[in-house]
Amino acid sequence: MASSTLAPGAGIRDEVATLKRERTISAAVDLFYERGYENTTLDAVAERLGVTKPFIYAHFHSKADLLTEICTRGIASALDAINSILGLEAGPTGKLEELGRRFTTAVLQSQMHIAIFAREEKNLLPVEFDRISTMRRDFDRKLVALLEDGVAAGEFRIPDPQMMALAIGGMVSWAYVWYRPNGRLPLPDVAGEMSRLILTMVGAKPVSPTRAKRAAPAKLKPFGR
Amino acid sequence: MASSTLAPGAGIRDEVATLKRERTISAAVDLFYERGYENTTLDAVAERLGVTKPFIYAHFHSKADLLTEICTRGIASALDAINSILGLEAGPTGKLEELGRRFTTAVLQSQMHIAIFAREEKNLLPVEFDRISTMRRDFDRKLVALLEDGVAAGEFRIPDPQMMALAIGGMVSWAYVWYRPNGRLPLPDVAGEMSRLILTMVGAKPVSPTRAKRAAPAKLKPFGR
DNA sequence: CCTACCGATCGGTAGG
DNA sequence: CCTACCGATCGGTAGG
Repeated sequence: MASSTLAPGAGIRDEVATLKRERTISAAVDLFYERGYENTTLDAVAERLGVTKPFIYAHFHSKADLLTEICTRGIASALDAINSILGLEAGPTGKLEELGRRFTTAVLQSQMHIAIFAREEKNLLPVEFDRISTMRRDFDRKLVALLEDGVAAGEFRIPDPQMMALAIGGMVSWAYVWYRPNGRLPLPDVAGEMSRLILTMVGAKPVSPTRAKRAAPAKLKPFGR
Repeated sequence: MASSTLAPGAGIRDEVATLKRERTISAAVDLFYERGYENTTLDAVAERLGVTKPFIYAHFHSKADLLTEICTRGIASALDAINSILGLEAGPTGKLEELGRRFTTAVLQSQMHIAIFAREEKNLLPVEFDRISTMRRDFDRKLVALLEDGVAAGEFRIPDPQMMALAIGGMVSWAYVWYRPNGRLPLPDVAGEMSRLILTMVGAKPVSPTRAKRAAPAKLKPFGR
């Protein structure tokens, strides 16, 4: 029952273990992102932490285990985004608008994790790859459902919701390729523009609550964090 | 002057050399795509060809050289698509519609090459990576120019053409992730739908030649090949 | 273009 | 959790 993640009332021992795991993952993310998984030795990860390789093996079963953790966090952030909007007090248009913003934000905030997953999936154990693929499909299924809701409510015009979900998902996911944290476009601008584009793609009227069952507020709460 | 690609009047010697190169690349594409670059040994590539490793070294300098050739062909196919529409007898809307179709077709026909490039760029030599990145930027620049033409002609409504180009490029490029050659959606349908979506995104009227300088035909010639 | 081999790299672990 | 090491893998090539 002694978990390795932040548990309420966890002793110092657990907090230290968690800290060590987090620092290790963080160093691995930087190096895997920069050089690629196969071109990064565990000795290099350890060196960046100022320790030696057995330190890592005290907290992870294998190199692939580290990769699994990184990739899982990447898609989990996107999945959290869609789960978080499902319960909003808004119609399909309001939900989709907010999803566009949160999904894009998740991708950009987890840019390195997403990139590593996209590039290194062949280095995951088959079991883990399958588990993560299921999460991805879960995301797609929920997005398709939201699009179909919007069609049923008369708010969206979409010939093929399945394909629309893939188009939207791709447009946003691909941002991990070109986004630069200190580039020309600030993260919130990208997120806002993606949101706007998505509404255009599905044929929704951006602002006015058309004929939503509950009136969708023009601005939802400003993305607290 | 004796090139290793198909030259007119090339002797049997050159044709054989070309054939061997092509077969080698093809085997490498299959294996790199399926297992990943680092998880594929040159012995495995040779085995698939029914030869041994030195056969490969007679035609390529190194394993990375093979990868370079594959990645180059991947983006070259996308670059060809945009170059091929620039000279069309059509206004911005007609050109963009046809680009959507040809670009998507190129991505899907070169699906494995594109996937390998996206995943394995860290395994390219820096020089080659830079050269290929330049090709990619060339594509983006030309797409931005086309979008700006459309804005200037009053056919498109685009707040930020640069970002629009990235959004369009991402939506289409990402298709390498989900497209399956014998899946539910036939390639021409995907290409047509992407084309339609792109026109919607830029705010163009899909069919009628609005106020294009030259009237854009509703259907351009059906994609001869 | 094959046989045979080298040489370096690196994930993982024994022992303490 | 460090020191020290093993064992396997594999790109590349010498020699013919």
